[in-house]
Amino acid sequence: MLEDRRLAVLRAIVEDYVSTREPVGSKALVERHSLGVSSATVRNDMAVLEEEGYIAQPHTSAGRIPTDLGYRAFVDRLSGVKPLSSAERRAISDFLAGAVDLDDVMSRSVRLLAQLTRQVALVQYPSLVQSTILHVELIRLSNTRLLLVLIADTGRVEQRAIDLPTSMSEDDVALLRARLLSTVLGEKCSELAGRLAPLVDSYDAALRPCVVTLVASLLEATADTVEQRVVLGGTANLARNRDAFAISLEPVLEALEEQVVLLRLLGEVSGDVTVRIGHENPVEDLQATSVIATGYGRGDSVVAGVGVVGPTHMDYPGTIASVTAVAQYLSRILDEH
Amino acid sequence: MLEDRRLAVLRAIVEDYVSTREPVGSKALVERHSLGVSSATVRNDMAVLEEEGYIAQPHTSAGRIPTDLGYRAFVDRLSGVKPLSSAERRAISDFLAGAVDLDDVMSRSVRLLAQLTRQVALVQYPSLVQSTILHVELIRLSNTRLLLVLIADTGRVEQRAIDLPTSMSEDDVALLRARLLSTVLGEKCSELAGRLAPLVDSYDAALRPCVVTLVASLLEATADTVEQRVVLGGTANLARNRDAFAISLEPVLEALEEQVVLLRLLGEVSGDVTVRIGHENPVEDLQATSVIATGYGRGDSVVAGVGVVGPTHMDYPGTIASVTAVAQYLSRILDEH
DNA sequence: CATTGGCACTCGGACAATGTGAGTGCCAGC
DNA sequence: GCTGGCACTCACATTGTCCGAGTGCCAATG
Repeated sequence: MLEDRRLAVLRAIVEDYVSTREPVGSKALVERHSLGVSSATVRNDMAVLEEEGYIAQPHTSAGRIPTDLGYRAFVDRLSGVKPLSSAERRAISDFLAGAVDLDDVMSRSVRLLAQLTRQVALVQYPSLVQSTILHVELIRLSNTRLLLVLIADTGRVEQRAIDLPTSMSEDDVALLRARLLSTVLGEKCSELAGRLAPLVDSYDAALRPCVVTLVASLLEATADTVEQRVVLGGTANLARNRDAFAISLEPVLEALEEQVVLLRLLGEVSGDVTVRIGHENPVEDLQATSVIATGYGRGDSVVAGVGVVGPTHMDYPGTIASVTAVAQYLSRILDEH
Repeated sequence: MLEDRRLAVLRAIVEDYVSTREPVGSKALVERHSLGVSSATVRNDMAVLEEEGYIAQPHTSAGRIPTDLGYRAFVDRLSGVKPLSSAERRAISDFLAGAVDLDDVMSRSVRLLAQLTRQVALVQYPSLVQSTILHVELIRLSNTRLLLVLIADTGRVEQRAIDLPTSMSEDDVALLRARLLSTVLGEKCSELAGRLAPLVDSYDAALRPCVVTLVASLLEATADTVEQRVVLGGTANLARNRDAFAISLEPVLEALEEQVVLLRLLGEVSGDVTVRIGHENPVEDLQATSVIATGYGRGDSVVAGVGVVGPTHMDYPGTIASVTAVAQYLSRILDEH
């Protein structure tokens, strides 16, 4: 009971602070929320909450603001998920339906999510490792140069130019192409290494170096350290909240330009929504931000992540709802594929 | 002679202001540059320069800062191009040489240019319209669904999923693929419309709707309004100069997220370097910035643009040198292709 | 006649002093 | 355990003062 009220106070503080971005005091709190107790009581509760580390004062004689721990409690125990309006759902659906190819889907998603949440949005391309191969094309650019094009069932298309150690004739290439196709078609990318070994072995000394080079390139293109791509959008939204990143948003922008960092943020997504608040964040330069991420995919398997990065004082219920919704629609699009 | 000295004063003002970012006064000027005259004389010159609109005072009793017109005069008449150090040239060459495909070249270039200039860098993908077709692939995803993949000699690969009006058999697709290939191989993308018309006509009523759909999709993919892509990097560099965009860099970031805007910035590049200073800029939200752009391509034809966006008080000679150098190396890479 | 030193003047910004008020902690009474 | 009351604290806004960098103008100079 008493515990309940204290949590209600915490919730009120978080909500007020998120909407006003100013430290909230006991008096303002009882005015804006019908807590049914006086400001003095709230003050006592606040003292306890501060003791327990959920809230803090920027300085004496100021109101309280939630700590990372406070937001964590809010997210875990106090907030529901704010459902999207049907107009919003409609907008998402319409907007994504107009995409002409995977690149388009990705860039539309990221813009959409940035706009919905008014934050920085991240969308990861479907992982190749999780995909199966729909087609492989080998194009002869010159005697000693091939272009390898790889098409996955998720819509991803990868390309690599390959410099051959010895020259290959049109016929050599055509044959290799056919054999390659029959070997890898419909295979999971993660299985490729095993599948391709016999192919290499079946070649005699003359062409073998070429085949080795080709296979190496193919494996490299599907290696999971290389093939991951994340697109990002809505960085302008960082600037709007610039007071939030009081000192500078430069390190934040800098961090967000690193693919490696983005991958870490989306790296461990699952079907559920992951919320990382402030210092919970693995990336040092982003410890003043919160990251909300989830996975999407066809059926049950998660093939990539999607999420947003924003100030810790964000609208968690709303943002979680938007991220979830976009992930859902992305999954649907992949399924229809 | 007298005119000469006045220009020397202007140059000194620009250089000092660019390096210190503080209004520069007559006294500081004679101290830091050996102009051979007293501060009083410089003051007189400054009064004239202000009269003519090259410099301005933020407020009375402050030093002078260059106006857009002042920078313009500086760029046109006063500054040489600062040659890159050989270490820098080496770095560019090495860095770009490591790229494995076109996407990689683009993203490396943009990072490189951002780092060299410490500003926001833009690199445009080689225009399809200017390219010739190296290969076309048609992949049957289902009875009524094809994947079209287009490979250009510049290394660009475009893809489109196509929903057919009626179903097509494996054989139909194989035949169409072969005919399509022989029709468009080695053609300029700009010539496609004319080339494809007879192909459509040669089909009878049964498959014609499918072919029409396919051709429409192909033409749409190569239409110059759609196919243009610009990648951007180094936005963190904006934040470092944040005082420059005194009010807010939000509109700037927002503008830079629009592909349309980026295309306008790089739209009219030629072999020469284009410098747009402040209000000379066509994009309203970028009128506090300067844009330096140039083109790159294979041989003489310019196939795309590359450039940077930064505060008006940038190091013009150095930036121009970097942009030029990166464009040169990009051209070289395309040529080697 | 361009250049110069001198001088009065302006005004932004830094600094100190002051007042205000939101917010707190604590306590005695219900 | 809640409440009203009260003394206390401190960030912040306001005001006033001062300083100096920088200016424009002018009379003197070679």
